Amino acid sequence: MPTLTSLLHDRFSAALSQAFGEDFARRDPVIRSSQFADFQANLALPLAKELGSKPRDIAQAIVDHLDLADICEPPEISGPGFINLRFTSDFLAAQLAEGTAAEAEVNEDPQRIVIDYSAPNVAKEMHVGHLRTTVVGDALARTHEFLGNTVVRQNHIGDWGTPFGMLIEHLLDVGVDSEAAQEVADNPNAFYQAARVKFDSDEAFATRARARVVKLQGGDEDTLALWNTLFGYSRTYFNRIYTMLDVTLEDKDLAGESIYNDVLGEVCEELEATGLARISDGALCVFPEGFTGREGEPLPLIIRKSDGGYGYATTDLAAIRNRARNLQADRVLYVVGTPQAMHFEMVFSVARAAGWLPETVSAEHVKIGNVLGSDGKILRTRSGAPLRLAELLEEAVARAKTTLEDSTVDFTAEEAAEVARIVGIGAVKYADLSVAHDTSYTFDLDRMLAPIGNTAPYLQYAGARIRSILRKAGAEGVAADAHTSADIRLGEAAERELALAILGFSDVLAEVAAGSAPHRLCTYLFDLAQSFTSFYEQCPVLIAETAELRDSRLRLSSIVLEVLEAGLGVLGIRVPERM
RNA sequence: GCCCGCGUAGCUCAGUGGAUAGAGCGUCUGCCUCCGGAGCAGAAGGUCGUAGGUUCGAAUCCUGUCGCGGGCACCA
Repeated sequence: MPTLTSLLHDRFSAALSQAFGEDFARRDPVIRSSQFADFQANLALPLAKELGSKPRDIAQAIVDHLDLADICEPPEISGPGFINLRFTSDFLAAQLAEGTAAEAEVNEDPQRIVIDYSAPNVAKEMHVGHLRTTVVGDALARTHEFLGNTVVRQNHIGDWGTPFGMLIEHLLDVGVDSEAAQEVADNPNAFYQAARVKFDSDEAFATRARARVVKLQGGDEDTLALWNTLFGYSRTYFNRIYTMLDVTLEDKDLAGESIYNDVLGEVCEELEATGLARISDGALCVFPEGFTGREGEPLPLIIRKSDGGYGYATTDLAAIRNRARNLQADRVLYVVGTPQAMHFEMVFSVARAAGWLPETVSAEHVKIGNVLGSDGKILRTRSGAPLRLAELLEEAVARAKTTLEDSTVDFTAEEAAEVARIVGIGAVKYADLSVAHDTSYTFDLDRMLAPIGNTAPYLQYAGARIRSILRKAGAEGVAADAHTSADIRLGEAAERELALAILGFSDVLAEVAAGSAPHRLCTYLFDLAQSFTSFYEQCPVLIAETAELRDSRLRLSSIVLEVLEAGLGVLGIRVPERM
């Protein structure tokens, strides 16, 4: 179904062209929801200067040409020239009756969206730093798919480079099939730390490790086999975390640094051939315009180190080239930490200069802010180590289980465990998603799991409660779903508010996709849930005065449930049957 | 030193150049013979860091300044 704002835009375009001529038809009027009306259009003031007449006269001229009688009450002009719009209840009811409130608008121009997110390192622990990129990236992927775009997930894992010399040598030392090695699939920290300690303290080991890197990059078969062993263990580990997190990443999405190994030389040659790259202090560098370093000197993007090795800049250039050229991206989203902002600006700039990133393809850094502890510093354990993600998730589920003990529902042990998982994980994900992705936020399990406030449990509870009502209706033999033929009546203010909230869904989804801003969807869903509980408080459903009213309200309730589930689903959060 | 970001209610955070800056938590006041009170209705709480500027209009744009965070050549 068309979004409410796109509907209004069309009507305004027509009115503008009638009132002021064709040139004004494509003016993008600012139309937004407002405390003074359902929607408010503000175009009289911006046009006043251009047309040389008074804002209120312009507003009046627009209103005179507006054809909204079928959907709105007569528009009112207020303030310096705002046009206030209020939909008729009949229109809102008719829109709801279409039964497509929880669906996206038909996508006439689907795009290919490449999303780079999660990116953990092989043989290394995933910590809270990986949480937000994984959760936000996954929400964006689901959102775009929901909207009918094609999504290509790219898990740019750290599976190549200098650490692998040390890791492979350590693997040989402990034994390929040893318990210590297999621990990489479960709790990789110990393995990585042990390798690190040896590398830092044992000169002979360090020498072996460096030699091993050369072998790896040279494609030595035995070395590749060992590398593959580590990779396999890690894949098991990643998948365990992804399953626990209920994230859509699969093996086919793995596109680590290693896959670009073969083309790194070519990338450098091409940049050198086009004159973009030159040798500086022994390293092959590109100096994109507008970047300066400590002393004001041009800042390089080093694409080949003075020792002949390649760094992550080269890999990222190879990746962006691949994403535009082979993956056919219209948009590439890099869901990566804020500290890398300059790096990506440089990579994008070089890729454009090299012609690898056409003007028609956008590359966007979806900056992910830090997760902070209650002390305002980056979240760490008491001993100062980064917090293990697995541990944190287990803790969230355990606490969710405790809060579920207050539930009025009699769960079996099995149900309780399942619901605790849905609620605990949902709470953590929602907390990550509900603040703007580029600001840092304070991690607080108690707040995330609170049954009140803008939290997953509050929304899940609202959903579970609607299900309970619908179950009860079903038990009484009353048809109760979003697609019954029951007339929708919006007589009460709370019903009208709820209808309006429901119909805002597709507008919000478009905003989320355009601005890579899942937190807007969170705000929306919270608002929807509040509108529902308010409605529920004021409007008896099952015990409504008449059967017609009951059926209308049941249908309204089930539409809310559909939207709630669709919205939370797009965020990667499930609604339990009961809680 | 230079560059980027941030500074909004006691706390955590929204806020797309537009009217009287909004939520949630916490605090306070009401509401349980009523479909799930894990709720609802309401109140108090703000010189939007600060000083200027642009604009009919600024939390939003520009400049200075203070504070915090991040980045700045072979780690990723």
